[in-house]
Amino acid sequence: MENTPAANFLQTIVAQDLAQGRVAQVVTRFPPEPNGYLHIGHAKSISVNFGLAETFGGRCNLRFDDTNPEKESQEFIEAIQQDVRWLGYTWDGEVRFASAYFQQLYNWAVYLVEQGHAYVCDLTAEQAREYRGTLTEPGSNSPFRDRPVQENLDLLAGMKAGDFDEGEKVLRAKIDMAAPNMNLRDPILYRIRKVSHHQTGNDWVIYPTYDFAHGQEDAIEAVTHSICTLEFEDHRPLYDWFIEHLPLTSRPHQYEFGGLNLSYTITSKRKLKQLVDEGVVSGWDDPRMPTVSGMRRRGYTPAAIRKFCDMIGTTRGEGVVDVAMLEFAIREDLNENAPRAMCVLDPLKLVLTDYPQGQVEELTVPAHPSREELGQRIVPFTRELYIDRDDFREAANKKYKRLVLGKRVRLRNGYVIEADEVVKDDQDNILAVHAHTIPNTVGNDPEDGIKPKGVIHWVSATEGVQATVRVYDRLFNQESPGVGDGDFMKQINPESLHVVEQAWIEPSLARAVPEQNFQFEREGYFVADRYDYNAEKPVFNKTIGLRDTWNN
RNA sequence: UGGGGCGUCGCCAAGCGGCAAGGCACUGGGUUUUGAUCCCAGCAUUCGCAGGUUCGAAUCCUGCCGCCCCAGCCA
Repeated sequence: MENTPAANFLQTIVAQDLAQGRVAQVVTRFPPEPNGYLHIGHAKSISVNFGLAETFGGRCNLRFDDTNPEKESQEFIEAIQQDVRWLGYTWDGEVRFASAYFQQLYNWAVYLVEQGHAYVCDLTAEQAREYRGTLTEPGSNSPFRDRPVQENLDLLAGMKAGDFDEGEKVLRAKIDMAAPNMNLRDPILYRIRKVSHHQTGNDWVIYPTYDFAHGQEDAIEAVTHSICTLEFEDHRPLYDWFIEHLPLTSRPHQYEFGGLNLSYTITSKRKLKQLVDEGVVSGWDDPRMPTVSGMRRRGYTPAAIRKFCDMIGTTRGEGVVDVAMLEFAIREDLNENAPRAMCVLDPLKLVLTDYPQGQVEELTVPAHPSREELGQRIVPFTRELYIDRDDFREAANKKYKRLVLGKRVRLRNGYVIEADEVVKDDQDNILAVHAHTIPNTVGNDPEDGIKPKGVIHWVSATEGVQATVRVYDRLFNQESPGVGDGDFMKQINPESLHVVEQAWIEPSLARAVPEQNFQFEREGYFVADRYDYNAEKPVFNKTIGLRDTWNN
């Protein structure tokens, strides 16, 4: 398919601004708050912001919007940077911090007070809520609204100096308590928080709110297009209000797009944090998490994630994207690029009674069925093998294309064999299958013209290596976890992780590198675990199964 | 019942007055030493609904209906 996707609405805006000379170069920014790990929804935002800069030859900053020290930490700052880099993006210059602008922001607050546009308010949080009115009723003015400028200046200085307790006073903009847009009802600019900040230590006891900080941060960095999600749309008039009332030299504009919702997935930092805190998953980078680091560990590739973001488009709609699209994106990438190998997850012993004991035939097989340049690998073939329990039946109908007693099957890249007898214990459990090879069938069809109906994968029981394979499934059973009736914590899929300790892998897989992706033929895509894999104890994570159109 | 948004195939999404792109999913068929990949074909006489304007409307107008966001000293 010729990929010339139509321009999305943001690209249209930027192209126009550039064409009309409104801006000389597009400058965007990705502004996470360091209070959690990045998830797939952030990946879309990253793709939108960095992508816009990339497309139009501009720049994109990485800026930590760290105005609320209580929830933030250095750990998140580091993880976020690593994730952005891993996704393949390079931010312009150094990492930025909102906290680096605290003094400037404070100076602007003083300016607003001097201009009569802001005042110190003594209302408690509860009182402020009452004065704010409701969605349908206007609010009423705070009794402190008309304090003289000098008094406000003194009080603000006192707030900064630590003269007051948390919650005792706030600085508010003087706008309009009757505004239909709640954000304009004298919004809070500064609140007192006597906690140390991960970047500024104990320099400050007052911290600016998002509304008072974000637009000005953009202006300081000369951001031209400040892109955020739909829920901030109501904040735009306030964003503009600050920019118009402050002595700024740069004029950023805010644009909103619909954030990503994914079926069977949670994209809420708060809820993801709960999964981590309550031990439902092993951490933010658990392979079942929709975090960037979780997907990385699961075996997703940056290319697949970026492709996915391109596929879903950027609009002002807020729908739910089918997780099948994400799965398509990773399968597409891995099908093209992952080397093939064989791994038996549920071993059943297969003895080739006509094959010499102790003989090892080193089969040279391609690493990829259609990409010769990916090279070859050696797979040892021996008398005793393992095949998957699911690939053998004593009897079956013609739809079953695997090994059946008295019938033939092709051992992938090896011989065609014919099953002769089944060995059982006294409980009727199948212990092993005895079979014999059809001569001269490596690379050839049987000379008698009787072709096998199917192909199954296998690993030498004597030359193969044992491995641990972690088989993952979706974390939630509900298509929209937590909506409607549901508590998302009660919709967790109990089968989301199945650890296979006794899998058998072909020897070449014991020489993999952490984070190397493979297709285990007929099973799916797997990755050598980023942390736990080593040659002595190989550990693989299942990324995603092969597409399976065989319903039975 | 205040304000701000959004409604095109099961999902995502083009389209912006000239007669419904594309992708995912799904369904047939072909190739195949992965029931994978690949290939080919099918899949909205209709654009939330109802009126109106026009030779002509998903696109313009009017009125309804539905869904989402906002009453944190979170972002």
